[in-house]
Parts: sequence; C-alpha cells; structure tokens
Amino acid sequence: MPELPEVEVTRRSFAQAIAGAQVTAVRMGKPLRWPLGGDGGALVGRSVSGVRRRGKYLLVDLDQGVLLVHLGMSGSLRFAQGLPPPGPHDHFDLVTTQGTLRLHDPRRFGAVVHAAGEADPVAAKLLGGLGMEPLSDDFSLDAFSRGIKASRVPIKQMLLGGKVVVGVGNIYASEVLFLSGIRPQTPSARIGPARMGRLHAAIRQVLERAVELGGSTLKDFSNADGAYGSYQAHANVYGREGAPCKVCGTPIKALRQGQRSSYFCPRCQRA
DNA sequence: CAGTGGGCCTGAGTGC
DNA sequence: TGCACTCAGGCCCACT
Repeated sequence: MPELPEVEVTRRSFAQAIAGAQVTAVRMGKPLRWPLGGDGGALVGRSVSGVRRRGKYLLVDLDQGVLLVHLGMSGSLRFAQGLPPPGPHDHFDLVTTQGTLRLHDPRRFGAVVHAAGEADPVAAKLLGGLGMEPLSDDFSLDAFSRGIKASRVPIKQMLLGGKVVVGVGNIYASEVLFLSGIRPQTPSARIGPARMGRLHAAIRQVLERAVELGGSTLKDFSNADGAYGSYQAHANVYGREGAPCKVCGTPIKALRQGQRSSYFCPRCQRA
C-alpha cells in the first residue's frame, strides 16, 4: 500500500499530536517483518520529540533513540486516545500520555524497529542504501539523470528499486511514466535529456499532488486520524487496463515486470 | 558485479 | 458452500 505520499500523509496526521508525549507502555502482537530490537520495555519512560520520514520509513524520534516504522504492503497507523482493544491484525501499540500509536498490518510485511539512533547499525542497514528524497532540494535533475543512466534495467523497475530516488512505488511509478511519455520497459540508460527532464519533474508533481489528496486508498489505507486518500480517483493509468486513456482515448495496456503489474498508454507513451 | 526471482504473510476475488 | 488458485500498495536476499 503505502508509497511515499501515504507515509508522508500519515506522518503529518499525527506528528504534532504525539510530540512531547511520554511512552507509558508497549504492546506487541504477532511478529512483524523485523524484530523490534530489544525489549519493548526499554521504550517506557521515553518521550517523543518528533516524527520524520525517510523514504517509506517513519522515524519517531525519542529523547533517547529512534523508532523506525515501516508500513510494508498493508500497514496503517492510528493515533488516538481511547482506541478499542487490539484486533487480530493490530501488532504494535505505543501507549503514550497523549494517545496510543497503533500499527495495523494484516500481511505483516511492515515493521517497527527500535534503534539507538540513525547511525545504529540496525537503522543504518535499513536506511543506508536509500536514494534521494524526491520532495527535497537535493533531488536535482543532474544527480537523478546520472543515477538513472547508470543502469540498463527497465525504467519502471529502476524507479521501484529506490536506489536513485525513494518513495516511488507501484502505483506512482506507472503514473509518473505516463506523464513523462515513457514506456515502463524502456531501458533506463536509453532515456535522453528531454524525457529525463520530464521524468524528473513528473516524480515531484505526482508525489506532491498525491500528498495533497491524502494519498491513495485502493483498499484500506487511512492516515493516523482514520481519513482516506483520494488520489486513486485521479489515476491516469494505474488499475485502468482496457479503459480509454484520459488524454487520447486509446485503451490502457497492462504488463508484468518482476511480478508487478505496470500500466501504460501505448499511444501517449511511445518508447 | 548487475540483474532476476523467490519469499515473507493474509485476505479478497475468481473460476470450477 | 468449498476448494484451488491468483493477485495486492514493499523490500531483503540468495542465486545466476
């Protein structure tokens, strides 16, 4: 589920509300993708100083250490007081003086990891190889272009890989390529300057727009207040196989790349 | 070394 | 109604 916009929308929905809170208890359900690291009891008494985002990770900063939260494919967070008793898919509760932060994740591809800091080997392993932040100032066309050109991997998979730029997942990769007029199968190294410029701009444009719209709710995504996103209704190609292209009317095509589906318009995306 | 594909999990949907 | 199968927003890692 959650790509960069959903994670950012989630962050914004509870960062203020949790700031300054002190952890009073931790509850864990079934194991998640990675172990918490240490005893949950070590979190009790810590206070939350803020919430940042790096790629698709949320970094819950504590007065000592940091909590890395990843939503995987099916995760979502809630932050509220008086949450109901945990259900079978609520696998982590951080109970604080200002409310409970709860991770709901049926597929359990998500994780909550407690690390001493970002430099802690456990955290560094997860955050180390990440590419540029697309919504930050370091996301220059120059660096992006160099990163992309260095590989012959199809551009769709290059974007998903996160080594050059983070946060572009399966939905937004298709949308970004549509706006840039590039086919998903195009080898990264074969993208020339004109299309590279459009691709770079489209990444920012699509992700910013998605954040404004609260992300995409395909099935069950909601932010920490329980609100749904609406970007999916604006998708040009994702999930629209056979439907007419919103620009030219040509039926949208689907294909599979590395076990993931990609969608594109054969007319608007010529090569 | 770059690149591909399996695997982690559960639930929803489809076709028989 | 039940079963077998496919697919779903991500990402690590073993293999070629």
